[in-house]
Amino acid sequence: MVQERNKGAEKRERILQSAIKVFARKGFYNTRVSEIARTAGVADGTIYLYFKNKDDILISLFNDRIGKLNDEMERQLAALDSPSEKVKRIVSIQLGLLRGHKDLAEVITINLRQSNRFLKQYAAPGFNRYLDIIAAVIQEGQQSGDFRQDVSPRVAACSLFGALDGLSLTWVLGTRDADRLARAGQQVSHIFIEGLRAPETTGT
Amino acid sequence: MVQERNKGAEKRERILQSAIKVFARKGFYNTRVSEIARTAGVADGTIYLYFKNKDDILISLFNDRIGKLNDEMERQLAALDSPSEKVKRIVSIQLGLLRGHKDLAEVITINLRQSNRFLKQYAAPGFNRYLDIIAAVIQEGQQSGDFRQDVSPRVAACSLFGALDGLSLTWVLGTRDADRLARAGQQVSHIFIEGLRAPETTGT
Amino acid sequence: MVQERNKGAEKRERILQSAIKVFARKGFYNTRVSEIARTAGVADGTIYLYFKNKDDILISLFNDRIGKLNDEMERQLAALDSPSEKVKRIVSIQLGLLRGHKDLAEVITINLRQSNRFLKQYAAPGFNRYLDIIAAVIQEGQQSGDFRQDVSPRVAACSLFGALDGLSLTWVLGTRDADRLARAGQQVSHIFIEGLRAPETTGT
Amino acid sequence: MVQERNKGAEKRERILQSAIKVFARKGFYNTRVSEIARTAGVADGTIYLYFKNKDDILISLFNDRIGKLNDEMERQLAALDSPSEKVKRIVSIQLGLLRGHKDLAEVITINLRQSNRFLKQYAAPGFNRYLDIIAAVIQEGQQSGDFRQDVSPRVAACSLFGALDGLSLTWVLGTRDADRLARAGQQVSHIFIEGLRAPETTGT
DNA sequence: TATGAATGAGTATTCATTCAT
DNA sequence: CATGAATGAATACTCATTCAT
Repeated sequence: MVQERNKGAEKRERILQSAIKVFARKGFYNTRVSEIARTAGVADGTIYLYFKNKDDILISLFNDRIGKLNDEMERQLAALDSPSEKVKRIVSIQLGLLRGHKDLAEVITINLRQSNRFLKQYAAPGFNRYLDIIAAVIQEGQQSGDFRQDVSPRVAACSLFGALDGLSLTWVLGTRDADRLARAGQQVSHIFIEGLRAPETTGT
Repeated sequence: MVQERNKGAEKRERILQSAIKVFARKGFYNTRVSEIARTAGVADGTIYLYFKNKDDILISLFNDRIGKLNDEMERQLAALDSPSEKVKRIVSIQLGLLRGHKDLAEVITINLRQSNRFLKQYAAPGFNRYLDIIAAVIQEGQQSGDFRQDVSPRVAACSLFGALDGLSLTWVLGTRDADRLARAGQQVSHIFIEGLRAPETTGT
Repeated sequence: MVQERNKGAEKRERILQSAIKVFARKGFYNTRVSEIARTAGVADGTIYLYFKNKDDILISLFNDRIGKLNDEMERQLAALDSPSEKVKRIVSIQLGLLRGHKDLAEVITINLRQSNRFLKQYAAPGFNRYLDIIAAVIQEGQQSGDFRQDVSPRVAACSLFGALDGLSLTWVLGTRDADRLARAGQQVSHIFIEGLRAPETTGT
Repeated sequence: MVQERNKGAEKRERILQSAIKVFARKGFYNTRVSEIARTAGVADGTIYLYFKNKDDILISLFNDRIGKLNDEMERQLAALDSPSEKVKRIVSIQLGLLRGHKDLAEVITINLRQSNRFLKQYAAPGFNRYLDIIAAVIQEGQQSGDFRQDVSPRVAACSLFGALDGLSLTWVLGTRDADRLARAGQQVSHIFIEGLRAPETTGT
């Protein structure tokens, strides 16, 4: 029975993998459910045993993956001490998605923004947790005196996420050179760490 | 005859305005051409006297508006001297879009990313010019000694655009409080200006 | 004023000529009224000053031309004496259409058969007069003793018309070699003249 | 499984039957795909499981039926000896179509000539085989000395087909009296057999 | 669970026709 | 008479979803 459940989970996973691949290539609205099915090696109808409808595939996909990403992010950040190290790690993880999971990154960067209904209703929770994790790092840095106090952690988090997303976007549209992306990441880390650094409290 | 030409242009403009409104509300793929027509007060067929097809509406809309935005941006930046003032102005113009042209901003932030084909093939030129304008400001700052040299102007430009786009995204999804957005803008300006500032070359 | 009326008639004629050309190339249903207008060098709306609608163009065209053809046929046949000479002339006139008025012939052979409604309601009168002219020749030959009596003139007329139409069809679809068509015509004349010849009434 | 395959074929056949009926009544261009579907008792979309598009229905229909007709023709002619008997059989089979398969005959006689593109590209092969079968009979008659040699078998075939098609056309447009058609057929047979008869080689 | 044939609602686009100029 | 911009009805075809097997 465990085996059977695994079997089902494995099929669900195969469908998600195929969906990522096809969504990345064609975009959500230009993707046919039958193509996901064909790519996954299942019948059209089988999709509907695992997902409510086509929208649900995108939503499940996003929530599933962002969840794993958030978990991984928290795990890695917990192992680091300095706020600037944590910022660097955030940068490398978010940009690293593009290397290891190019299709997934493309789906998240591009396809997820189909409509704000989509974003608001379904993607918001996972996305907010992502931003919260980053904001927590900023806040921690503020409390430790590393980062200046006059910047809202949330604003900093959105900006950092956005800056990396902007880089991802131009990278996806452009050269797709991995080294170039890594260097860009270092520069962004630098901008934010310096930009957030608490002024030298001279005296006392 | 001038009047007649104006009439045609005015009708085209009305269609674009309506498209912005409806795209913003429903998203590109959930927008019916007939709804754009109804909103513009023209017949369905009339749309096709001014645009090749539905895609062409979105493309024309983006290129038309980004062109005007770029022009305005260049005009305003030319009137400023200090690089940091220019960065602040970039921030206020990009975020200002959300106030004055909420629907347009929503279309650009959300709807344009329908497929990377869309982005790559049609939106890239106008978008690149936008990034070039920002990059030029950064470079200028580097030459004047205000900004550090070890950051690629292009990377900085993408990051700044992205940071503001990230703010826009969360703002659109969230409270939509104008003051809050203005304050966030100031903080981002601060992060980037400080983050880009050339280190004090103390002494000689 | 006569000039003006001529002007109008001339424009109507130009539209008909253009219609023949475009119908022949594209077929009735694949022809756009606007293309006829463009070919004729008039505005779309002008067409409707001379014809009730698109159907009316085809109907007018057919009736106008078949009328002229019938007139010409009668004129030429009247100048001949022997029934077999007349049959030969019918053959050469009908097939001659393909040489001198290729497009017109194509429209009549192919496009006119769009629907039997078309044929029954509008084309029938002119077509029937055409068949009547041929039938009259047969009957005349029967009365003169040249042709056998046991064939209905009408049936012979339909068959002769059809035989030539069949030749036209394969010719239009095939080589389009003019000489070959002329030789074929002679053979058809022969078949019909011999096939219709009254048996030698030997003796008495 | 055989049953399942039959089921599919049976549905395809039902669609073709309905198409014949509706095409005959309304003409190809005035036929709605949805009406074919309704007549066949299937959903609109089902049509597209069996045919590429509307054109493909007409093409398939013609090729399917002309193929069967050609087969039947060859079978029956093989059982006959004398060339004139064979000519008579050709006549009765072609005209017989109008009795047994009135709608089909109407589609072939009238609707198929929508455009020469249609005819040339798709209908030509089946139509040519039909003409070849007739031409072979003529040639056989020439070799046996029954028919004169100075008529091209192909020309005779086109003419015979055309004569019968002409009869069909006027019959479809007119009285539709079956007996009258049968008598007309006998007369056409007569014309062609006599018209093709080899001259009496008197002497020796 | 899995299938895939069948469904039928849904829509971009065309084009004959009109009518204000 | 002539124009051609505007109209809006009309329709082939697609594709997410269902359900009998």
